[in-house]
Amino acid sequence: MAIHEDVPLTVSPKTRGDVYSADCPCRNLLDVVANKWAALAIGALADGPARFGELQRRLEGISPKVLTATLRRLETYGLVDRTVLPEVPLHVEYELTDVGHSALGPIVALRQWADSNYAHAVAVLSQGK
Amino acid sequence: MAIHEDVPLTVSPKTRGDVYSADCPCRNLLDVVANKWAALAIGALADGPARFGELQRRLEGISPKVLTATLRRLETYGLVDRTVLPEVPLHVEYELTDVGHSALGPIVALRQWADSNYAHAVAVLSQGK
DNA sequence: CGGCATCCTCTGGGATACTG
DNA sequence: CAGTATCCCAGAGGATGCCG
Repeated sequence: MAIHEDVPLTVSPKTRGDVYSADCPCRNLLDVVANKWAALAIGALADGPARFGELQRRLEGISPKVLTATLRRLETYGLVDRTVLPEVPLHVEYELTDVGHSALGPIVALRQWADSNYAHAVAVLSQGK
Repeated sequence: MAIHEDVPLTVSPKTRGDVYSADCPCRNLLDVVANKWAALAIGALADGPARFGELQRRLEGISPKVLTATLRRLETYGLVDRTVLPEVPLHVEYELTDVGHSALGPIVALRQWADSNYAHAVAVLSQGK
Protein backbone atom coordinates (compact mmCIF):
# COMPACT_ATOMS: atom_id res chain seq x y z
CA MET A 1 0.00 0.00 0.00
CA ALA A 2 0.91 3.44 0.78
CA ILE A 3 0.49 5.95 -1.92
CA HIS A 4 0.13 8.74 0.50
CA GLU A 5 0.93 11.37 -2.03
CA ASP A 6 -0.92 12.06 -5.21
CA VAL A 7 -4.25 11.27 -3.75
CA PRO A 8 -6.86 11.78 -6.43
CA LEU A 9 -8.44 15.07 -5.55
CA THR A 10 -11.34 14.48 -7.82
CA VAL A 11 -13.70 12.65 -5.56
CA SER A 12 -16.59 11.06 -7.28
CA PRO A 13 -19.60 11.64 -5.05
CA LYS A 14 -20.67 8.09 -5.57
CA THR A 15 -17.78 6.62 -3.65
CA ARG A 16 -18.41 8.80 -0.67
CA GLY A 17 -18.93 6.88 2.50
CA ASP A 18 -18.02 3.47 1.19
CA VAL A 19 -14.81 2.31 2.79
CA TYR A 20 -14.99 -0.84 0.77
CA SER A 21 -14.92 0.87 -2.55
CA ALA A 22 -11.45 0.56 -4.02
CA ASP A 23 -11.24 4.18 -5.07
CA CYS A 24 -12.64 5.62 -1.88
CA PRO A 25 -10.16 8.24 -0.73
CA CYS A 26 -10.98 7.57 2.89
CA ARG A 27 -8.95 4.40 2.52
CA ASN A 28 -5.85 6.52 2.28
CA LEU A 29 -6.70 8.20 5.52
CA LEU A 30 -7.43 4.87 7.13
CA ASP A 31 -4.07 3.69 5.93
CA VAL A 32 -2.37 6.67 7.53
CA VAL A 33 -3.92 6.20 10.93
CA ALA A 34 -4.19 2.43 10.99
CA ASN A 35 -0.55 1.71 11.54
CA LYS A 36 1.31 0.96 14.69
CA TRP A 37 3.61 3.95 14.88
CA ALA A 38 0.97 6.47 13.90
CA ALA A 39 -1.40 5.10 16.50
CA LEU A 40 1.25 5.27 19.19
CA ALA A 41 2.39 8.72 18.14
CA ILE A 42 -1.09 10.16 18.21
CA GLY A 43 -1.60 8.63 21.60
CA ALA A 44 1.65 10.11 22.80
CA LEU A 45 0.39 13.55 21.83
CA ALA A 46 -2.90 13.15 23.62
CA ASP A 47 -1.91 15.16 26.67
CA GLY A 48 -0.61 18.13 24.75
CA PRO A 49 2.30 19.24 22.62
CA ALA A 50 5.58 17.41 22.75
CA ARG A 51 9.00 17.80 21.26
CA PHE A 52 10.74 15.45 18.90
CA GLY A 53 13.08 13.98 21.46
CA GLU A 54 10.32 13.59 23.95
CA LEU A 55 8.27 11.65 21.43
CA GLN A 56 11.21 9.49 20.56
CA ARG A 57 11.58 8.62 24.19
CA ARG A 58 7.92 7.82 24.61
CA LEU A 59 7.74 5.63 21.54
CA GLU A 60 10.43 3.32 22.75
CA GLY A 61 12.32 1.74 19.94
CA ILE A 62 11.38 4.05 17.10
CA SER A 63 14.22 5.36 14.98
CA PRO A 64 14.45 9.09 14.32
CA LYS A 65 13.94 8.51 10.66
CA VAL A 66 10.72 6.60 11.11
CA LEU A 67 9.49 9.07 13.70
CA THR A 68 10.09 11.90 11.27
CA ALA A 69 8.30 10.07 8.51
CA THR A 70 5.37 9.26 10.75
CA LEU A 71 5.02 12.82 11.97
CA ARG A 72 5.37 14.22 8.47
CA ARG A 73 2.64 12.02 7.20
CA LEU A 74 0.35 12.97 10.04
CA GLU A 75 1.18 16.58 9.36
CA THR A 76 0.44 16.18 5.67
CA TYR A 77 -3.00 14.88 6.43
CA GLY A 78 -3.69 17.64 8.90
CA LEU A 79 -3.65 15.56 12.05
CA VAL A 80 -0.61 17.17 13.56
CA ASP A 81 0.79 20.67 13.70
CA ARG A 82 4.52 21.23 13.60
CA THR A 83 5.86 24.38 15.19
CA VAL A 84 9.48 25.43 15.00
CA LEU A 85 10.64 27.68 17.79
CA PRO A 86 13.71 29.44 16.39
CA GLU A 87 15.77 29.16 19.51
CA VAL A 88 19.32 28.24 19.82
CA PRO A 89 19.11 24.81 20.50
CA LEU A 90 16.44 24.11 17.93
CA HIS A 91 13.06 23.53 19.46
CA VAL A 92 10.32 21.81 17.52
CA GLU A 93 6.93 21.04 18.93
CA TYR A 94 4.33 18.66 17.62
CA GLU A 95 0.73 19.04 18.54
CA LEU A 96 -2.53 17.40 17.60
CA THR A 97 -4.89 19.43 15.47
CA ASP A 98 -8.62 19.29 16.09
CA VAL A 99 -8.95 16.56 13.56
CA GLY A 100 -6.05 14.79 15.20
CA HIS A 101 -7.86 14.95 18.49
CA SER A 102 -10.96 13.55 16.91
CA ALA A 103 -8.96 10.49 15.92
CA LEU A 104 -7.86 9.98 19.48
CA GLY A 105 -10.99 8.16 20.56
CA PRO A 106 -10.87 5.26 18.11
CA ILE A 107 -7.11 4.98 18.35
CA VAL A 108 -6.95 4.86 22.11
CA ALA A 109 -9.74 2.31 22.04
CA LEU A 110 -7.73 0.20 19.65
CA ARG A 111 -4.63 0.43 21.79
CA GLN A 112 -6.55 -0.51 24.88
CA TRP A 113 -8.08 -3.41 23.06
CA ALA A 114 -4.62 -4.61 22.03
CA ASP A 115 -3.45 -4.21 25.57
CA SER A 116 -6.22 -6.25 27.11
CA ASN A 117 -6.20 -8.98 24.48
CA TYR A 118 -2.59 -9.69 23.73
CA ALA A 119 -2.47 -12.29 26.46
CA HIS A 120 -5.06 -14.34 24.66
CA ALA A 121 -3.30 -13.82 21.36
CA VAL A 122 -0.04 -15.04 22.82
CA ALA A 123 -1.80 -18.10 24.17
CA VAL A 124 -3.28 -18.93 20.76
CA LEU A 125 0.09 -18.34 19.21
CA SER A 126 1.94 -20.69 21.50
CA GLN A 127 -0.47 -23.57 21.14
CA GLY A 128 -1.06 -23.07 17.47
CA LYS A 129 2.55 -23.49 16.64
CA MET B 1 8.22 -3.81 11.36
CA ALA B 2 6.30 -6.96 11.19
CA ILE B 3 7.82 -9.84 12.97
CA HIS B 4 4.54 -11.51 13.50
CA GLU B 5 6.12 -14.84 14.16
CA ASP B 6 8.48 -15.67 16.93
CA VAL B 7 6.82 -13.41 19.39
CA PRO B 8 8.60 -13.69 22.68
CA LEU B 9 6.37 -15.89 24.78
CA THR B 10 8.19 -14.99 27.93
CA VAL B 11 6.30 -11.97 29.04
CA SER B 12 7.93 -10.01 31.76
CA PRO B 13 5.12 -8.89 34.08
CA LYS B 14 6.65 -5.47 34.23
CA THR B 15 5.89 -4.67 30.64
CA ARG B 16 2.27 -5.57 31.05
CA GLY B 17 -0.07 -2.80 30.17
CA ASP B 18 2.45 -0.44 28.71
CA VAL B 19 1.87 -0.04 25.02
CA TYR B 20 4.82 2.26 24.84
CA SER B 21 7.34 -0.19 26.14
CA ALA B 22 9.39 -1.49 23.26
CA ASP B 23 9.14 -5.11 24.29
CA CYS B 24 5.47 -5.04 25.14
CA PRO B 25 3.91 -7.94 23.25
CA CYS B 26 0.68 -6.05 22.85
CA ARG B 27 2.46 -4.00 20.23
CA ASN B 28 2.50 -7.02 18.00
CA LEU B 29 -1.20 -7.38 18.35
CA LEU B 30 -1.67 -3.71 17.66
CA ASP B 31 0.43 -4.12 14.58
CA VAL B 32 -1.76 -6.94 13.36
CA VAL B 33 -5.01 -5.08 13.73
CA ALA B 34 -3.81 -1.58 12.93
CA ASN B 35 -3.45 -2.04 9.21
CA LYS B 36 -5.79 -1.16 6.44
CA TRP B 37 -6.55 -4.59 5.07
CA ALA B 38 -6.96 -6.21 8.46
CA ALA B 39 -9.32 -3.48 9.56
CA LEU B 40 -11.38 -3.81 6.41
CA ALA B 41 -11.37 -7.60 6.59
CA ILE B 42 -12.55 -7.67 10.17
CA GLY B 43 -15.26 -5.21 9.27
CA ALA B 44 -16.28 -7.37 6.35
CA LEU B 45 -16.78 -10.29 8.72
CA ALA B 46 -18.86 -8.30 11.15
CA ASP B 47 -22.20 -9.65 9.93
CA GLY B 48 -21.21 -13.28 10.09
CA PRO B 49 -19.11 -15.87 8.29
CA ALA B 50 -18.02 -15.31 4.75
CA ARG B 51 -16.19 -17.25 2.13
CA PHE B 52 -12.91 -16.34 0.50
CA GLY B 53 -14.39 -15.18 -2.76
CA GLU B 54 -17.05 -13.21 -0.98
CA LEU B 55 -14.40 -11.40 1.06
CA GLN B 56 -12.36 -10.71 -2.02
CA ARG B 57 -15.37 -9.08 -3.59
CA ARG B 58 -16.12 -7.00 -0.51
CA LEU B 59 -12.58 -5.76 -0.11
CA GLU B 60 -12.48 -4.26 -3.54
CA GLY B 61 -9.01 -4.26 -4.98
CA ILE B 62 -7.31 -6.77 -2.72
CA SER B 63 -5.29 -9.46 -4.41
CA PRO B 64 -5.89 -13.09 -3.44
CA LYS B 65 -2.38 -13.34 -2.14
CA VAL B 66 -2.74 -10.41 0.22
CA LEU B 67 -6.16 -11.53 1.32
CA THR B 68 -4.75 -14.93 2.19
CA ALA B 69 -1.89 -13.39 4.12
CA THR B 70 -4.22 -11.05 5.98
CA LEU B 71 -6.61 -13.81 6.95
CA ARG B 72 -3.79 -16.13 7.97
CA ARG B 73 -2.35 -13.52 10.24
CA LEU B 74 -5.69 -12.85 11.84
CA GLU B 75 -6.15 -16.58 12.24
CA THR B 76 -2.72 -16.94 13.84
CA TYR B 77 -3.62 -14.41 16.46
CA GLY B 78 -6.95 -16.00 17.15
CA LEU B 79 -9.13 -13.29 15.69
CA VAL B 80 -10.56 -15.39 12.90
CA ASP B 81 -11.61 -18.99 12.53
CA ARG B 82 -11.04 -20.80 9.29
CA THR B 83 -13.32 -23.69 8.47
CA VAL B 84 -12.86 -25.92 5.47
CA LEU B 85 -16.00 -27.63 4.26
CA PRO B 86 -14.81 -30.68 2.31
CA GLU B 87 -17.24 -30.30 -0.51
CA VAL B 88 -16.61 -30.60 -4.14
CA PRO B 89 -16.18 -27.23 -5.07
CA LEU B 90 -13.98 -26.35 -2.16
CA HIS B 91 -15.75 -24.28 0.43
CA VAL B 92 -13.85 -22.32 3.03
CA GLU B 93 -15.49 -20.10 5.56
CA TYR B 94 -13.94 -17.38 7.64
CA GLU B 95 -15.55 -16.22 10.83
CA LEU B 96 -14.71 -13.86 13.63
CA THR B 97 -13.85 -15.45 16.95
CA ASP B 98 -15.05 -13.89 20.18
CA VAL B 99 -11.83 -11.97 20.43
CA GLY B 100 -12.22 -10.95 16.84
CA HIS B 101 -15.65 -9.60 17.64
CA SER B 102 -14.26 -7.67 20.54
CA ALA B 103 -11.95 -5.86 18.14
CA LEU B 104 -14.88 -4.84 16.01
CA GLY B 105 -15.80 -1.84 18.11
CA PRO B 106 -12.53 0.08 17.88
CA ILE B 107 -12.00 -0.89 14.27
CA VAL B 108 -15.38 0.16 13.06
CA ALA B 109 -14.95 3.40 14.96
CA LEU B 110 -11.67 3.97 13.21
CA ARG B 111 -13.17 3.28 9.82
CA GLN B 112 -16.02 5.61 10.48
CA TRP B 113 -13.62 8.25 11.61
CA ALA B 114 -11.65 7.89 8.40
CA ASP B 115 -14.84 8.06 6.44
CA SER B 116 -16.03 11.27 8.01
CA ASN B 117 -12.67 13.00 8.00
CA TYR B 118 -11.09 12.22 4.68
CA ALA B 119 -12.71 15.25 3.11
CA HIS B 120 -10.84 17.50 5.47
CA ALA B 121 -7.64 15.56 4.91
CA VAL B 122 -7.96 15.91 1.17
CA ALA B 123 -8.47 19.63 1.60
CA VAL B 124 -5.33 19.97 3.70
CA LEU B 125 -3.49 17.88 1.19
CA SER B 126 -4.46 19.96 -1.78
CA GLN B 127 -3.55 23.29 -0.24
CA GLY B 128 -0.46 22.01 1.49
CA LYS B 129 1.11 20.93 -1.74
C1' DC C 1 18.49 19.57 19.28
C1' DG C 2 16.15 17.97 15.38
C1' DG C 3 16.68 16.76 11.75
C1' DC C 4 18.28 15.01 6.63
C1' DA C 5 21.38 11.80 3.92
C1' DT C 6 22.79 7.31 2.91
C1' DC C 7 22.82 2.48 2.75
C1' DC C 8 20.73 -1.78 3.35
C1' DT C 9 17.30 -5.28 4.35
C1' DC C 10 12.77 -7.13 4.55
C1' DT C 11 8.12 -7.60 3.66
C1' DG C 12 3.62 -5.69 2.20
C1' DG C 13 1.37 -5.63 -1.67
C1' DG C 14 0.10 -5.59 -6.85
C1' DA C 15 -0.28 -8.51 -11.24
C1' DT C 16 -0.72 -12.65 -13.36
C1' DA C 17 -0.84 -17.47 -14.06
C1' DC C 18 -1.51 -22.06 -12.56
C1' DT C 19 -3.48 -26.12 -9.61
C1' DG C 20 -5.96 -29.59 -6.10
C1' DC D 1 -13.45 -22.39 -5.42
C1' DA D 2 -9.63 -21.21 -2.88
C1' DG D 3 -5.86 -20.77 -2.94
C1' DT D 4 -0.34 -21.32 -4.21
C1' DA D 5 3.52 -19.83 -7.23
C1' DT D 6 6.30 -16.20 -9.30
C1' DC D 7 7.99 -11.99 -10.33
C1' DC D 8 8.61 -7.41 -9.02
C1' DC D 9 8.40 -3.00 -6.94
C1' DA D 10 7.85 0.52 -3.49
C1' DG D 11 8.08 1.66 0.98
C1' DA D 12 8.90 0.60 6.08
C1' DG D 13 12.22 0.59 9.05
C1' DG D 14 17.00 -0.19 11.25
C1' DA D 15 21.89 1.79 11.62
C1' DT D 16 25.05 5.48 11.20
C1' DG D 17 26.88 9.75 10.32
C1' DC D 18 26.75 14.63 9.33
C1' DC D 19 24.88 19.45 9.85
C1' DG D 20 22.71 24.14 11.06
